[in-house]
Amino acid sequence: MGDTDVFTALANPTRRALLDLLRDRAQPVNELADRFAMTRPSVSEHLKVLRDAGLVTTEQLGRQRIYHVAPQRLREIADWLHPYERFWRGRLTDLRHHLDAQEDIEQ
Amino acid sequence: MGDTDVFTALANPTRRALLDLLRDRAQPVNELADRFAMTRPSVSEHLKVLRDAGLVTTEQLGRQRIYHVAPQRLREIADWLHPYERFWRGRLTDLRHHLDAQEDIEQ
DNA sequence: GAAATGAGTAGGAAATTTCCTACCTATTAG
DNA sequence: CTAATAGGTAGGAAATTTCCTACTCATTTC
Repeated sequence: MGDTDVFTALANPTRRALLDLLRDRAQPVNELADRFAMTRPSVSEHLKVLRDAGLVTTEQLGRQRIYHVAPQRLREIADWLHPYERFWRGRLTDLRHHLDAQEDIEQ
Repeated sequence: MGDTDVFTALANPTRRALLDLLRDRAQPVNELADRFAMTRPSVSEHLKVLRDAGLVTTEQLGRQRIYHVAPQRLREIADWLHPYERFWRGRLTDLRHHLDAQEDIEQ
């Protein structure tokens, strides 16, 4: 119960695939479950983890429950990643950092 | 046991903290272990996971083993994250995408 | 009303993770 | 050579994850 860490939620490939599907469009559980080689209850549990991490929201529509991607919290990942960018970015990095206006003095 | 998935490696807060320490500067195991409320063998095991994920490299220096951050593979995370950026980015997004496109052309 | 559909929960087995203490090897210091 | 230091490995306990089947409840259809 309670909220799950976003990194933990993303550690599972099924959950990443669920988010990728929902990025395309909001979908009910059965439609999502059809795409995986596991039972619907198992998919349901993965969706619960995503819900607990705040990465999806639901909308009740008759007897269907439509899942929507809610990726604001993915920003936590992006923010954690940001200081590492300089390790793989090229020479346009400096301009980008000025745009972001949030990089420490380096190099 | 071969290579670990990068998302899995990052799922643990101790391992993320280890990377953050190594981002500051390369360090031997004991210096890293001193920063955590767990035994050195446990830290050693976390370092092994990071090694298996290709996120750190080691350099033998006398009886010390210096760990270096090797964050190229973090790009897998950044790449997975990229399609979600539009959900939280503002109007600078278009310029940034333009920069990315230019970068791709130059390389 | 009864049957079917959509989806969550319960309980549990198997696998994996995380941490420990104890031990081992390699290198350096005295 | 002996002792100390640096750090990995072995084995195991406890917790967590991942998947299952069986069941429940709510809504819709007939």
